[in-house]
Amino acid sequence: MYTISRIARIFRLSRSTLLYYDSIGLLRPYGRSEKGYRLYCEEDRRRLEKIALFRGLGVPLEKIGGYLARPEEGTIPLLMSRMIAINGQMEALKDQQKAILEMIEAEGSLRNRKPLLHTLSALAAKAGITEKNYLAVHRTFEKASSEAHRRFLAYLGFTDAEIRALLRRLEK
Amino acid sequence: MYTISRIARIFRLSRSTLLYYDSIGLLRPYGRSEKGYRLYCEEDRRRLEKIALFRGLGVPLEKIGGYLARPEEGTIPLLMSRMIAINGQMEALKDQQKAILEMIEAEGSLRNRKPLLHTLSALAAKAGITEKNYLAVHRTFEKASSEAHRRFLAYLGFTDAEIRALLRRLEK
DNA sequence: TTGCTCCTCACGTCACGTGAGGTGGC
DNA sequence: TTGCTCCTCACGTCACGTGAGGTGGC
Repeated sequence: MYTISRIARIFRLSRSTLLYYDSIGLLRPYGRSEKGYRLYCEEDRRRLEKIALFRGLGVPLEKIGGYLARPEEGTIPLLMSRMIAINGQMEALKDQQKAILEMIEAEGSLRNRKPLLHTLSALAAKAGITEKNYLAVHRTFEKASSEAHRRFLAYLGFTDAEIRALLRRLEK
Repeated sequence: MYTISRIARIFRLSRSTLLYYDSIGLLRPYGRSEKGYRLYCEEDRRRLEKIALFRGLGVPLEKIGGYLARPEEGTIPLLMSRMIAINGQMEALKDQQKAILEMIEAEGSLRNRKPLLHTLSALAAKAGITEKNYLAVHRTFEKASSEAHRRFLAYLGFTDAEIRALLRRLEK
């Protein structure tokens, strides 16, 4: 038997997540203690394992509930419909990425180059951006349009030498 | 001067979207008619144009509001932070895609091949999936793992000839 | 009169997060 | 007694969508 926080910790979920699953009937604990504490059994644990797995893949809770109610249908419909949804989202994100790159390019050619170096670092600090994410953005930019990327870096005030150094780091 | 539905139609937004923007103070109409109808002026229209543009790129309304309040900061911070966010989302989606493909593969090797042809078409019908999306999924699958894709198609009950025909269609 | 537009609540969505106020267990 | 865990409301998040119930304009 597990208390709510114990079983939550096993799957790295929050207590409120479990409370929510109980409230919508997705995972009702096996029973309650004398004082009303939720008690989860081994079967609950196995059920939660499946829930956490599909949740991690981005499957909506309602579909997970449907599958758990009729497991004989198998996981393929779940997985395929999630694949289709992911595809749509990726397409939308790619379109946005492209439009953003075009706007950055247009911006770069409109204004004269100003020392905007602080923009990126200020932004990074504000958003708590790690070195890793920062490089990932440059990598994306480079992949989408190497030329636009170089222009953008120059626009931010990087010197040619600095740009070459950054690009070398990206290759690793 | 535009009434709410007229200006909404110009930017292909819904009336409730405009009501919401008013309620949060992002776009307050210039004035009201005697009977209380919202009236939007040309300046409102230009403001909404910017809002709709950044919204289309996925920028949160709060950040859009911040930019409109201090346009001298320029659009670069907005665009860059959105780029970073997109990057993170794409990574997460790719991870999910990979995990799903692995699960589909595992599923395929576990069970004996059953005539599951109806799964895809039933799924497509349920989700209102168009022919285009359907092909996009196969394209993604093919790109990620051509071999897994072929196994999966065989698993669904496609014959070798049918698989070859589908793959030819994907190349177009 | 009809059909369309407008108004203001107020609640629903999705998957939780975050207190508030109070109790139980070791 | 202290620190941790548990409980039940109830409200907040994000960007709207969807009625309900009523009025105005052509």
